[in-house]
Amino acid sequence: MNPYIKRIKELSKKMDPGILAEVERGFVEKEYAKGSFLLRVGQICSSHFLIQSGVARKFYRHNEKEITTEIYFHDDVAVSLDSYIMKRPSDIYIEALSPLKVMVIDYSRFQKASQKYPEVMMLDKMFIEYYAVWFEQKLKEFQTLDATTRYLSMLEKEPRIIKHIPVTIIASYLNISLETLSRIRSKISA
Amino acid sequence: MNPYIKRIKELSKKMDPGILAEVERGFVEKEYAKGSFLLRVGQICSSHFLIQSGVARKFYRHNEKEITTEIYFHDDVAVSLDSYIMKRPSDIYIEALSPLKVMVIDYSRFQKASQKYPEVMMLDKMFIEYYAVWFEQKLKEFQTLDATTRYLSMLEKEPRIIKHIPVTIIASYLNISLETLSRIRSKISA
DNA sequence: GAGATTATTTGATCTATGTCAAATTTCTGT
DNA sequence: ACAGAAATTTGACATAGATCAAATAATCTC
Repeated sequence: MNPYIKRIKELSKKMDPGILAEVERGFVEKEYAKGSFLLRVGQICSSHFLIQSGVARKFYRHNEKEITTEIYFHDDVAVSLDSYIMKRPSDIYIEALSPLKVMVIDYSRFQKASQKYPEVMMLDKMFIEYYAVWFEQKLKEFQTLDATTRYLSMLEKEPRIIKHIPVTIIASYLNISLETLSRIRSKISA
Repeated sequence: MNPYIKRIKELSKKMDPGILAEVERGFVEKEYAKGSFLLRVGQICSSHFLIQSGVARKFYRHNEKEITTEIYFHDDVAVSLDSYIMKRPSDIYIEALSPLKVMVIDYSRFQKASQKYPEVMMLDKMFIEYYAVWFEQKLKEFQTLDATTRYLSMLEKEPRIIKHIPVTIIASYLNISLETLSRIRSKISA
C-alpha cells in the first residue's frame, strides 16, 4: 500500500489549506488494544483506518480457518473495500495485532467533501486505483508462484512482516499450511 | 463486470446531455478481426474498450503458457488497469476471440472531461471501485475453492463462458490444467 | 469428403503441498 | 526461575492436481 499512500499524502499537502482543514475535520484519532477489532464480520464498513502506529491485519474465516489477506503497518490504510463500496455487511475482520493508533476517516464526511471538491475525489480515486492494481498483482502471484517463491517474494517486498507477525498468520497470508511454511524456512536458512 | 457497468450506464443517461456529448466525442467505434490484439505486451494502455459485440480476453504469458485472467462479452470493459493507471508498459495482452466491435474510450480526453465535470470523475471512480471489489472476490475464490468448485462457480456466475470459449482458455482462466478440466467435466456430466 | 490439423479425452505416473501426530522450542504469568 | 501454555519444527503419510504420452474426436482445407 505504502508508496501510493505517500504520493497521495504529498498531493494532499499541495491542496488548498481550507479544503484540507475541512476534510480533516472528519478525522478522529482512536486507539485499539491488541486483539481488538476495528471491524467485524456483519458490520458495514463506513470508515478508512489510516494506521499511525502498531500492526493490524484483515482476515476472514473459512472452514474453521482464518485466512489473512492483508497486513498493515504505519501509513497503510485498512478498509473492507467490498463492504465500504457495496454498502453491505462485511465478510472480513480487521484486527489489531498490537496496541494500535489509527486515524479514523469517516466515510460520509469524506464523501461530502469529495462531492464538493474534485481534488478530494481525485485522491479518493487514486487510492482505489492503487488498491485495484495491487490486487491484480497479488492474484498473479498466486497463479504463477509456488509456495517457496511466494515466501521469498514476501520477504523482499514486505520485509516488515517477517519481523513482527507470528508464523501462523504469515502462513495463512501466503495461503500455505503452517507446516509447509516451517519447512520452507528451515530449507532456506540451511 | 456487467451489473456495475449497467449502473454506470444508467447514471450516465441522467447526466447533463451537453457533458455527455462532450465525453462521447472521445468515443470511437472500432472493429477487430478474430485473433487480433487490442493491446499487446509493452504498449501503454491509454484507452478503455467497451465491448459492443463479440468476445475477447485478457491474458499474459508465463513459462510458455498463456494464462487468461478475464473474458469479455457485450457491455464489459477491457483495459490493462496496471498499465493504464501506472502509465507503464502493459504486461498483458487483450485479444479478440471472435470478430469484435468495440467502443474505444480515449484516456486523455476522458480525463480532461473528468477534471472539468465531477460527475464524470464519479463514474470513472465507480468503475474502478467495482473492478477492485471484483478482484478481491476472485482472489478469495482462488484461496478457498478447489478446481471443481471453481469450475462450478464459473458455470453459475459466468455461464456465457462455457458456450463460447475453447476449453484450453477456460482451463487457464481457472488456473488448472487442460487435462484436469476435462476430467472435471466428464465427472460432472456423468 | 479425405486427409490434415487441432482440440479433447483418457491413462499412467509424479510432485508439491496438505493433514495428522508427536516432539521440541519459546513464551507467559506468577 | 519454573510450570504450563502456545508456537514451531519434524516425521510419516495422503491427495489434488500436474505432467507426459497416447488415443479419439472435432474442425478445417482444398
